[in-house]
Amino acid sequence: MQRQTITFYNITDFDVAQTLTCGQCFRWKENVDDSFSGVVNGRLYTVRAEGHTVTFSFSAQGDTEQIRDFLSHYFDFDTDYAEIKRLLSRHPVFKSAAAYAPGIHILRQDSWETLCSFIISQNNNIKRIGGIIDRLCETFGNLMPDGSYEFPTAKTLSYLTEEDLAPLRCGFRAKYIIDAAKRVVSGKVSLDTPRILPIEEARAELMKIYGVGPKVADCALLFGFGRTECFPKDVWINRAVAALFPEGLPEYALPYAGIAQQYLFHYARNNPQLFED
DNA sequence: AGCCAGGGTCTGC
DNA sequence: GCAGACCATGGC
Repeated sequence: MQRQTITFYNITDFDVAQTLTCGQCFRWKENVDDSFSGVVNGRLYTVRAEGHTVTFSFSAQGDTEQIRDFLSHYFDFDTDYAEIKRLLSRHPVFKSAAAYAPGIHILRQDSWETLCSFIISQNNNIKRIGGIIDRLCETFGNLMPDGSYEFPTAKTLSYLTEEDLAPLRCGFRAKYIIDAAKRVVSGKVSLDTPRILPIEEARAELMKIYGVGPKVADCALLFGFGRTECFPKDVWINRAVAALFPEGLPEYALPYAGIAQQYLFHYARNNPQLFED
């Protein structure tokens, strides 16, 4: 099949590898030539960056302008990360953390996929999460013309039983996935209102799901619902906050707490010796 | 080999 | 409200 490319110029404060390996997404894989390939929005894309130029390639099909808009939105190219880093850098810890991975963007991912992915993430490691999600897509997702598999819809998963999910080898999380799918399909949990509700109500909406607690809800809200004020607390972040922010986060950082959290998470996970004991 | 992983639920104080 | 057991599986 013929291939097509879309190029963005003058993209600063963005690094493909930092953005796609910082633990916020699970379907992008690094290729041998430093590019990344992943399935998003029903298409397999390959992305590579040279300097401030970012190029996407994919099988030719669909409206180019529409795809361009989607990619720009997904990678959050319109947000001024330089300004956010300047703001956060008033605190020396954020200054160091942001300098460690200055090219991280918070992806604007699909809400259902993100919710489901972070249900799978609980008490799990990033490598295995990716494997389970790959099997989930290959087993229950639609096969696209370019050979990739879409993330399965909530409707598809709502018809399944725990036994049906056995090939995923996702353990105790199977019943959580099914509960989430059923509640979303029935409308008992909305995937629209968490974008606009006051943040505590948005969390409560997602926590109606069996197996969704504060951490999974916050990750879903931050990475899948555009709520950058969320500050998901996992074991790494708890370690880092205890050591570096014993008095809590500074007030001015709160609107961008989620972005600050991503810098910190990446920093802590790659420098574990800083937080031992 | 054994501890740990981008946690949550359930039970018992 | 809070601590502790328990949950499946596999990465390292």
